[in-house]
Amino acid sequence: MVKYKQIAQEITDYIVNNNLQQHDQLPVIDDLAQSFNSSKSTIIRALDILEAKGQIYQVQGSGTFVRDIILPGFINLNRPEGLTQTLIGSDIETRVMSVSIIKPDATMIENLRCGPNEDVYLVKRMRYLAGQPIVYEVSYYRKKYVIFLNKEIAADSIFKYLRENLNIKPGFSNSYFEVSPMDEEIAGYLEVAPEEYGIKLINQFFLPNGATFDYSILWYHKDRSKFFVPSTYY
Amino acid sequence: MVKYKQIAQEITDYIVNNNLQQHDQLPVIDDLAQSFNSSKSTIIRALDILEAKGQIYQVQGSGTFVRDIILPGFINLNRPEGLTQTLIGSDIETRVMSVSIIKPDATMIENLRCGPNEDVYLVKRMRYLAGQPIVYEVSYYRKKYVIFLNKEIAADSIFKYLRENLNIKPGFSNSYFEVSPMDEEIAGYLEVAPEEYGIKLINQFFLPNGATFDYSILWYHKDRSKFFVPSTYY
DNA sequence: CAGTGGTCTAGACCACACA
DNA sequence: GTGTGGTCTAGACCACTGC
Repeated sequence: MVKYKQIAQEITDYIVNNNLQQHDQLPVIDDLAQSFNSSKSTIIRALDILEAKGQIYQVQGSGTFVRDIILPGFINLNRPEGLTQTLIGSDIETRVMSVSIIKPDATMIENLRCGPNEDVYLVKRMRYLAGQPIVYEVSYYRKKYVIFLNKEIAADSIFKYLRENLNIKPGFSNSYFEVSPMDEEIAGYLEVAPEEYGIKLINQFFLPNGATFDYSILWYHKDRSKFFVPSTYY
Repeated sequence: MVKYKQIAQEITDYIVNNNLQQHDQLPVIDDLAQSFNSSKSTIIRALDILEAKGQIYQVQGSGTFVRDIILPGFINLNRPEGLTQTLIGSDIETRVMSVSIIKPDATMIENLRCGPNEDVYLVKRMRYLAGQPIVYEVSYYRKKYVIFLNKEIAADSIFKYLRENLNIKPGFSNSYFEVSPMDEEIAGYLEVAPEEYGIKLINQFFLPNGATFDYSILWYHKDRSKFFVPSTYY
């Protein structure tokens, strides 16, 4: 890991370990530079990352402060990589309904920007929060990048597997959502009446080089899902 | 405006003016540095901003590419400063229902982090897209920062007024949303049946120094609102 | 006016892509 | 191997806050 990312991580840990709250002040840049044995520029770089993530804010002439965004029960749409990342510590259960390899249809070719003969993993899962159905997921992964996947892996966090075993990290993502009625099958999975409304979230995940590797459709239970989006202005 | 922000703006303009599409390549950093008569570091700084905003992505060893996020009809939750910013060019009408000065209640004191005797502007508006009701807004602005507001100003973009007339720019913001039934009054404004579901969006806006200046509750018509969130990973 | 963050530079060197 | 982006540094100077 490069130095400025390492420092950013350690500052995050420092905030958590010292239980710093919103608007608490961090050490000044010169002190951080000395602690981490780095130049001022590198500290600034690290703090810029934390600012972009919404963890801190910097006030010229005054200091660097914590921006606490830990909100129990809210799904952070700035990190849409699945529930396990965003609802940490919650009681999440996953039921894998199927894992298969298919050829893409027109929608998938457009959304994954893949070739018509490429192999694509199709994963269907139901996820439960505290025993209650919260989201039904249909995900497509290009086999070209996600070279292996099975039911055991999908029962856990797929993004964790991608990161730790395949060394795949997203570079950027797009999320779209709207409220829409669910068909009978999906309503059944979420244990609500047919034609009931759900929150339909579509995610596209890109590798750092711009290639799409994942396209997902998620149906959230409208009464059990709350979302959060932090923004920083430049 | 500082140099790197100016350069970032000019690169954005360059993308728009040349009608560059997703995955089109930008000039290389050395060329940009020469064009803008700046150092490589300053160009990198400018590109980092555009990357954080989701407008470009950079691939080591390969180049800098456009990440097109112009999605007609989608509200960008990474810039929740009102419809006029995010649905540019759309046919938006605003009906100002009231502008008044009040004293905060407990909820407002908590969400605005203001004193109990501070004056607060209360603004209620309905907004229409192509003649159809799309969102009902209740906004609170601390008079301490937003020193003046009236119906005429609220009929236009309030954030534009803040930026251009009061020199107020947000430093960061938090948005929370969920799907929830609307009471009779709000359902009436949105011209739907009472108890119909709406998308309830709560925004908190902070100044660059960390003070809250705006807290808003927005009820979107569930069938006419679609949202978008771009993310970048560091 | 002392303290703190912000900007900008020049340059050395590293990492990755692609042909 | 060449070209492209990424990291890191030291230092000069600017801008804002708050006592």
